[in-house]
Amino acid sequence: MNDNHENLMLKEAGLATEVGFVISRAKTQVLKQVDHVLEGFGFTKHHYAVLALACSVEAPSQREIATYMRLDPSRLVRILDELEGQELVRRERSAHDRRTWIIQATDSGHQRRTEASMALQQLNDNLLRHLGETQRQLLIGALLHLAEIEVQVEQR
Amino acid sequence: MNDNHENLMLKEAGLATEVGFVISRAKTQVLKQVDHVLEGFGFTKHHYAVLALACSVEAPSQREIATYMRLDPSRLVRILDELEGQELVRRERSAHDRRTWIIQATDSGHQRRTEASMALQQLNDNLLRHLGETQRQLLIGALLHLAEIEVQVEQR
DNA sequence: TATTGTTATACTCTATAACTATA
DNA sequence: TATAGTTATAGAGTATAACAATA
Repeated sequence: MNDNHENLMLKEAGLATEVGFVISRAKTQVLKQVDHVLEGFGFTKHHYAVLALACSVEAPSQREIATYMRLDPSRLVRILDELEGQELVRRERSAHDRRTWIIQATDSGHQRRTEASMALQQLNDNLLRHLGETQRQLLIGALLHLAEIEVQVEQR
Repeated sequence: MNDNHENLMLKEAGLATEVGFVISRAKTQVLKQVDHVLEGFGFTKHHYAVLALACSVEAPSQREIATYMRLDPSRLVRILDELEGQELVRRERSAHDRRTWIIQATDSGHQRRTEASMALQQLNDNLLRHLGETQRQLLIGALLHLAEIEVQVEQR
């Protein structure tokens, strides 16, 4: 197929070794598949990430979710409205500060999150199927580093 | 720092091992730096990639550039107008088909591309400084695979 | 005075439709 | 009829400004 010619052009132009170009296109391709998987659950990637955070033991406020997701607080409003409309999360007034809403996943929220999470895990496995376990960890580790997310990794 | 709490939340929510989430944020952070570097040359990432393709030995048509870059042909028009305005590329009528323009980099186009390319290479080295040579190749290879760009493999 | 959540609005990026000139 | 390039426009995604309630 003609794909090969295209790829040779990208290589010849030096773009195939440029991190910015390669990570951009990889992100586009991966997100296409993520979007497709989450569509099956009536989610966008934003809905999913917000729901995942709402499922945390330490339920976050809207402000915290917006910060964690680098999302403008005003954008979060509609996302939460939609999740709340499906009764997947609840807004609950903070006991300490009556300006802030604490976002809690409902039971069905937890359930839907688990289902979506398993589907995404399957996609992950498929995307990385050509890599060994060590290589997977290296890839994720390198991406986390580029993303400036440094989590204390305790592997054993 | 509070960053640590944020990162722990992302990990706790399972997002720190989700390829889609991690690659999205990595892309955002990397592109911020790429944009900043290219700004110094009066470029956007699109200008740079188009110029790089125009520098290829086999000068591409607009249609080809649009295809290679997954860019709508209508968007390419302005990008080329701007590059041509700076006399970095020229539109030349194809000898075979008078509908198509062949995009050729000018001498100063080649020069500016080389300069920008070196600056990006430096950024690449800095971004990947914590990785050994083998690990770098694995990372780039994995990203190319996710990007569905298979260059080094010629199977038949 | 500053902050949380909200609404309305503006801006940017991208996709779509229609046009011209060639094939 | 179909295609390359162009223009104008519409849409999605995102950012900005102003507001009410609370601190």
